[in-house]
Amino acid sequence: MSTARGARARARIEVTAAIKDEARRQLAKEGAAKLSLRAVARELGMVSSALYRYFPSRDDLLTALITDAYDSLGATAEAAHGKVAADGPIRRWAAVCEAVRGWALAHPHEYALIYGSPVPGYAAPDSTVPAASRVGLLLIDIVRDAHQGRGVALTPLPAELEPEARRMAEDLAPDLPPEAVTALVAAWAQLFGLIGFELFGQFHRVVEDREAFFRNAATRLGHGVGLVFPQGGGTAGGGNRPGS
Amino acid sequence: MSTARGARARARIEVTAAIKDEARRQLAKEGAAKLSLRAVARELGMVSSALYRYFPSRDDLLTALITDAYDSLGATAEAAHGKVAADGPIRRWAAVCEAVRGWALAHPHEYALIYGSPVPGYAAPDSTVPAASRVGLLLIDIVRDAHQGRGVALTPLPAELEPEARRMAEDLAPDLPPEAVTALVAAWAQLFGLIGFELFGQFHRVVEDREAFFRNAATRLGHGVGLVFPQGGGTAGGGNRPGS
DNA sequence: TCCAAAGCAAGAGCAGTGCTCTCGATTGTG
DNA sequence: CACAATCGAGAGCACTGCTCTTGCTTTGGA
Repeated sequence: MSTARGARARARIEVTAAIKDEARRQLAKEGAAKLSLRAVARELGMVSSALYRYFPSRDDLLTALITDAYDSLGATAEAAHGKVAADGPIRRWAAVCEAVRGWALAHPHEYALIYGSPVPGYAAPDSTVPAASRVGLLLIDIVRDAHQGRGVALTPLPAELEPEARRMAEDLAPDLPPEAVTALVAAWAQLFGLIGFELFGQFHRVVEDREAFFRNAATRLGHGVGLVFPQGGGTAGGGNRPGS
Repeated sequence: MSTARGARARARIEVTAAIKDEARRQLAKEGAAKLSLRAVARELGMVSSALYRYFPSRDDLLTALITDAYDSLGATAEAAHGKVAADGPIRRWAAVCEAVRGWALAHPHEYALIYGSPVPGYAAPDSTVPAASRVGLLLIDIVRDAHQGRGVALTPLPAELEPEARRMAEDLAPDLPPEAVTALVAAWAQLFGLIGFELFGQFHRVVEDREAFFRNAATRLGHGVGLVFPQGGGTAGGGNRPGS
């Protein structure tokens, strides 16, 4: 059903893709604030008004780019995870974190679009939720696998947070202990804090070797959600060989 | 020397302040993207070109607002810290974190201006550095005080990070152990990750009781940099009474 | 096969933007 | 007092998002 029946429908999805491509190109070059519908149309050899047949407004174009960016990031993270799926949880956790950072460094403006300040009056429609959740779900899976084997000791929750923690666990991962879910959500936000600070220049003249710094911070983040050290497996863990 | 000698100079700083005030008002209402020089001028009863006598460009106006925002945040954090200066390190740490979050919630658009995606081709001039550093310096002070008394055990650094950690410690706090400084910088970034996620809607349908969630996450962040529990002081800690 | 309906690109036009330049008027200083 | 610096006002340029109307082309049903 998704195969276009007529030539017209086919042309429509092609033009739509071309518009998004050109918009993405301008986005990467100048940033979201300077993304101009007219410039996109000009570059595509059409007139600005024609573009409104495909996107009812500039914000709708941005929404499409946002969804695509979430999906691109999610796919990158999932692919990176797939390559180390046989390793231990911290290794997988670190791999996902580094993949997210790598994608952010490679697509700074798209990253800013989805994790930076939201556009003026714009509220992301619910249609972006599935794409936006992919990285989070991946992290949940990793933590779930780690807790599957044996229970991991986490610092207990304060009483004031217990109901909320129970609720979050119910929503996100009913098979995980509430303190693990709470720590996970926090680590998830903190991960993007690290990346955002690096990307948005807050580490200027503060952190130089950002690669090493991030690797360490991300690993510590993993420890914070209960993932254990590679060599801590007891059985002379397979996976302790130095990576390239 | 800062007192204006002539009436003209006095008028100048007054008009400059009025422009920033009105700009801040529009910023709070519509966000940075919709901040219009013309609208500011209109509201002030002058013509747009007159405004260029005070700010050479829109970006310069934004820069002024950015510096002011950093200072406002820094002052808020310092004031909050001053009120609990006699308490233990984690309490002071948590107080600063919550003050930062409170300021962010009260001034979301200004927060987005300084910690959100940077504007297009804009690079913050070095003049913003001192104002931008205030919160970070405050956190360093707290950690320094905590480590002053007794050394606190932190997880050792991996070899690859050791030179960078040493360098950072040299730059930021030569009297602190490198692993503490590294953890502190990470926690600093992670703190703003928590706040940014809450503010920019990433916690939508995920975290409900954000107050409690943040308090717990911020406290755990403090533990991560070596700050100990209030009741862990041994001497039946003064400061364990439930705060209002 | 024919024809109305729908989809489409183009152009003109509106209201708004940042910014520049010029022109008088005001103001402070030698 | 006179000169120079400063300031506000206005016109104007190039640009933006967006709307509306005008024709042309494709499509799908009778």
